[in-house]
Amino acid sequence: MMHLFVSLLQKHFTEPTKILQIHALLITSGFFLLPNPNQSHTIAFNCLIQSYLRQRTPKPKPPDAPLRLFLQLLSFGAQPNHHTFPSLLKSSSSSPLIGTSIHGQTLRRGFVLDDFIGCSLIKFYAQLGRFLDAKKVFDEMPHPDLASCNAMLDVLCACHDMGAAYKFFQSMSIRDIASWTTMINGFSKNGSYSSAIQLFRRLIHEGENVFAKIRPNEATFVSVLSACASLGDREGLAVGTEIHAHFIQRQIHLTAFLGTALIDLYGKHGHLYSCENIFKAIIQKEVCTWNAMISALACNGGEENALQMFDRMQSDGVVPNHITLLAVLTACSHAGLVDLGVQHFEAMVSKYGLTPLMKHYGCMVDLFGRAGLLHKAMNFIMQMPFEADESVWGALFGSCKLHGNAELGAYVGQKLLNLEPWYGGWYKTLRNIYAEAGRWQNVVEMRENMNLTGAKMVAGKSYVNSTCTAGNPIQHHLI
DNA sequence: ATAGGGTTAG
Repeated sequence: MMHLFVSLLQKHFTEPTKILQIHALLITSGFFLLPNPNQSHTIAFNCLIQSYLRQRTPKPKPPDAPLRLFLQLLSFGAQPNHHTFPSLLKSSSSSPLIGTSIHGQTLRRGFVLDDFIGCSLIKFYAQLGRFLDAKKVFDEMPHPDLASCNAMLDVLCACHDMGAAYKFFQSMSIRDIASWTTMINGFSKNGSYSSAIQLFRRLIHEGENVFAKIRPNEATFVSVLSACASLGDREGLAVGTEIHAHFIQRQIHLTAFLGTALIDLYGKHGHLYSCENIFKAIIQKEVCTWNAMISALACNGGEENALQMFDRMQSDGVVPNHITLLAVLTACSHAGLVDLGVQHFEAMVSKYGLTPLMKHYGCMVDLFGRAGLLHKAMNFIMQMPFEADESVWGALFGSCKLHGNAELGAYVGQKLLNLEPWYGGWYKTLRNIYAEAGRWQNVVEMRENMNLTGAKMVAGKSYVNSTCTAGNPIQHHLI
C-alpha cells in the first residue's frame, strides 16, 4: 500500500490539488491510526514533506506545510530519519529561527556525519548570509562528498572571495558539471565576466574527465550567457551569439531560463529585434521572461512597447513583481512620462501589494530629475520612509549635472562625498558642475579634497572587492 | 519505497 502512495505522490508533485487529495486519502485510510509508528510512517511523512516542498504554484500552498508535517510526525510518535532533514532545511530557507532549531534537532538526534544534511545546512546558512556558519558546518564534515564541496564552492563565491574559490575548485579531486557551473557563475556574479567565459571555453575543450565527459547543461549555459550579457566590448555578444547558434543547430528547446538569458543578452547589447523573436519562441513564459523583455524595450528606446508589454503580461495572468515595476518605471523615466510613472509607483502598493524598495525610489528620482523637476525629486527623497543611499542621491546628482543646477548639485555632491569619499567619480562630476557654473574657487577646493582623501578615479564601483578582479589566478591557467 | 549541491529578470 505504501508503494502506491509513494508513487502517486511522486507522479503528481506539481499538482497541489492532487497532493491534497492523496494526503486526505492517506489520512482517511486510517494509516495514521495504527498503534505502533514505524519506518513506513516516517517514509510517508518524508514523501508528503517532499511533495509540499516541490509543488510549484504558491497560491493554495501553505508555506509552512513541511514544518507542520514534521511536527505532526513527531506528535504521532514516529522517528524522523536522515531523509527527513534535508527537505525540512530546504523549506526553512526564509526562516532563520526554524532552520537553526532544525539544525539543533539533527545534532540532538545524532545525524552529525550525514553528507546530505551537512550539504543542506551549508546552503541554508549561505542563504542567510551566515557564511562563517556555513563554512563551520563544512569544516566539521569528516569527508565531505561532491555535492557538499559544490555547496562550499558556492559559499566562497558568495563571499566574493574568488581567489579562495578558484583555489578550492582547482583542489577538488572530482568535479562534475555543477562544480564547473558554480565556478563560472561565481566569476560572472563577481564581475569577472572574461574569466567566466574563459572557464566555459576550457570546459568545452577539455571536458575534464576522460572516462565520463562533462558537458555543459542548461544551468551552465544560463550562467555563461549572463556573463556574455554583462561583458561589453563585443566579445560578450560574439560568444553569446555563438551559444545561441548552438541551440538552433541542436534544436534545443528554449526553456524560460535559456530564453530569458538570451533576451537579456540581446537586450544588453541593444538588439531589440532578436529579443522579440526569442520572446515569441519561448512557450512557457515566466515573470522573469516578461521582465527581461520589458527591460530590454525600456532601455533601448522602446518605452511605449515596454508599457504595452506590461499590460499584455497582466492580461496573460502573470503577476508583476518588484523587478517588473522597476522596468516599467525605467520606461516612464526614459520616455519622460512623469504622471504615468507616478501612477505606476502609487499602484505598486495599492494595486500590486508591492512595497517600493530603494531602487524604485531611485527610479522615481530619476523620473523627476530627467524631466527637470529637480525640486520635486528632492522633495521625493525627503519623504522617503528610509534614508536615501548613494544610488538615489546619485540619480539626483546626474540630473543636476544634466540641467546645470550648481546650487542643488553642490548640496547633493556633498551628500555623496560623505557617503562614498573614496569614489573619485563624485569629485569629478562635482568639479564639472562647479566649472560650468564658473565657481572656480570651488573647483580648486575639489581637487584638493580629492587628493586629501586619496580617492581614486577608477572605473566601476568601489564596493567591488578588489580580490575578485585583481590578481585573478585564472589568467595563468586558461588556454 | 523517502533526501542534498550549480541557472533567468534589477
